[in-house]
Amino acid sequence: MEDKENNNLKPETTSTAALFSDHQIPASSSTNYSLSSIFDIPPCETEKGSSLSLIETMFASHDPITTPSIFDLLQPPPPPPPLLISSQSQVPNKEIVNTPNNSSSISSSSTEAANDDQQTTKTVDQQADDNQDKNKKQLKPKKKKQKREREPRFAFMTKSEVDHLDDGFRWRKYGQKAVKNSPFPRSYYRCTTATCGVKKRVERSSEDPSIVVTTYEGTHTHPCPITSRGSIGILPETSVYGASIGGLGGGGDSGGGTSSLFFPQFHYQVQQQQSTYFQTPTLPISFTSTTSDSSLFSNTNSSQERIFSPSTSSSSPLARDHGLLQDMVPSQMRKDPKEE
DNA sequence: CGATTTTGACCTGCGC
DNA sequence: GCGCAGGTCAAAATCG
Repeated sequence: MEDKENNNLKPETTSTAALFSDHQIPASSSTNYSLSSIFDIPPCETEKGSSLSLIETMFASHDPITTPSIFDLLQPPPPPPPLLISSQSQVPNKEIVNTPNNSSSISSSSTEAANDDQQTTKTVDQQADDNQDKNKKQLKPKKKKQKREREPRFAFMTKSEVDHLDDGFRWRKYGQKAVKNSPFPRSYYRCTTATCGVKKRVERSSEDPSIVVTTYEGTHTHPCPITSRGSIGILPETSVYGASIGGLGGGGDSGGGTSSLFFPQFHYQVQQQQSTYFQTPTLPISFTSTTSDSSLFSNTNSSQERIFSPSTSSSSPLARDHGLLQDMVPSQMRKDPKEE
């Protein structure tokens, strides 16, 4: 039938752009960030010799009010601590993930606790889900009315020929749905680890079939398994700001060795010319577009969405083939080790 | 034979 | 209230 996913895990070219995240970047903190710390990305040492191909990264805040973009990080931090996310911004889009609207428990104020609970005890949400599961398995009585609370999500775009990128974790597909206005279906995956409820959605952009939009939801509660393909796992917590990054922050001071936040680590070779990826206006990925058929992109109604385009800020970081996110970030954003 | 994928049905939330 | 679309379930099929 659909020959779409026959090319699993054998990417030829891959470049990645972070679309958005639930992470509430602590803009009030130091402006010295590295992307790896912002997103808990371990300073990936990829398979020796080959550089990581997380080359193209872009951050588009979907709620500029609450979630500072990379650009914000480059600016002097605003006076008040933005960690509190109470923006009631009128975003009607339910896909808006970094808008912890009233119903969401993702608000930074509860993040740490939530993540703690996630690793130690079940959150209310999880318990509710359990109940729901049981209910469904039995007679499918009406689900609890309890509003389902979303896990923090993080999405990014990857220019790849494969849909399901190997990020080091093992995933099990549990569903596939046709996406409205898109010829490509959306696939739903769950982490196969029993205690881990992380999900991810994978879909191709209808605008540019070569672009895969991956949305992660939740946080892994276990170290990354090394896959058979030799992918490196998510290393244990290395973040500096991990505890304070809203949403996924994980763990707060729970310390622990578990990665409170995951970020896919791609280990594919990237096109040499990827830097044009964000520069070429003809590319249909219109992050700034206010209209899009993709819900992932539709959260731009504010039109204030800002884009982090490494290629425009400096040609050198991207030009280098380091492949590490850190290399893409202006040095001023990097965490000063001395500040540890 | 266990793990994974496929796929239709079902559930839920939201807009009209 | 209804319909639509997204998300999930779970049985069957497929794979290794």
